[in-house]
Amino acid sequence: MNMKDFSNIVGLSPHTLRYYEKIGLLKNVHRNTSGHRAYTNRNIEWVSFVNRLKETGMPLANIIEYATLRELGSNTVLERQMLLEQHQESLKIHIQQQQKHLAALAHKISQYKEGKVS
Amino acid sequence: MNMKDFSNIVGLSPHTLRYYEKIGLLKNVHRNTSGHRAYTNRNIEWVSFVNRLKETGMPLANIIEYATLRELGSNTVLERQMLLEQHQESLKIHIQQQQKHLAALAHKISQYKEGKVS
DNA sequence: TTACAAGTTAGAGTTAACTCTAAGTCAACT
DNA sequence: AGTTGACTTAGAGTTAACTCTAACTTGTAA
Repeated sequence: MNMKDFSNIVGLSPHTLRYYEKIGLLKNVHRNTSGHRAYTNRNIEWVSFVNRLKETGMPLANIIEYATLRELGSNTVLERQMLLEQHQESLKIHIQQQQKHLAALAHKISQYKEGKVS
Repeated sequence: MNMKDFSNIVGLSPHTLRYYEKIGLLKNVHRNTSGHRAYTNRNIEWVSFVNRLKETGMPLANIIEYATLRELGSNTVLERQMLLEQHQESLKIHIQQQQKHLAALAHKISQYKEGKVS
């Protein structure tokens, strides 16, 4: 699959995709005979997972760490699992925080509705 | 209240607090006779609210917009309420998204636990 | 009164994550 | 065969939100 199609599927610009490759977030991208990138389904899966981690607030540096472990093979499985479990924990905490913020915001809005704010 | 105490209470560095003033996020900060800032309880309340908006992902530019409306007085009350209601909506959507991500992450972790990942 | 901690300003530097530019090569269609 | 659009690289520029520096003034405790 060429750059344009891949870009559309994963929702990242060609610029961003080349940048991700440069910083080591996207490895082993194949090339066709003319030197253009040829993406595979595995690339789609990986970038989709990267997008998920990104959207849950994981910095690219940490995602690169996970990517690097993944590349090192099956004896990093436990380390990767632990990394994800830690992230799961902080995501749970984040959601709880956001729910608190939502409640406080709802309270503030109710004060506006009752005309208690000037 | 002087800079140091205020900084400790609101959890922002003196640098950041001066920066917030410069960009119009923190207005009407009083000065004592020697030109040092003298913060009030109202400043604490405001910065606490700013922190909440920040933590729910509102960009400083939008918070400044709200701050500016607030300064314009009571005929901007409705506009402020609408601004907060919009933010409330996007916060709800954000939380839902995060919960989806959490479920997907839990699924991935369970695959690790079942030894289905190499 | 002498340290030294804390305050002040304008403006420069940093970090993360892109985003774009220039200058060129390659592919697909008419 | 020519045009148009997509691809390549290295490297520069951008944006948000700080964070720090330099040079100086003020406040406080011994």
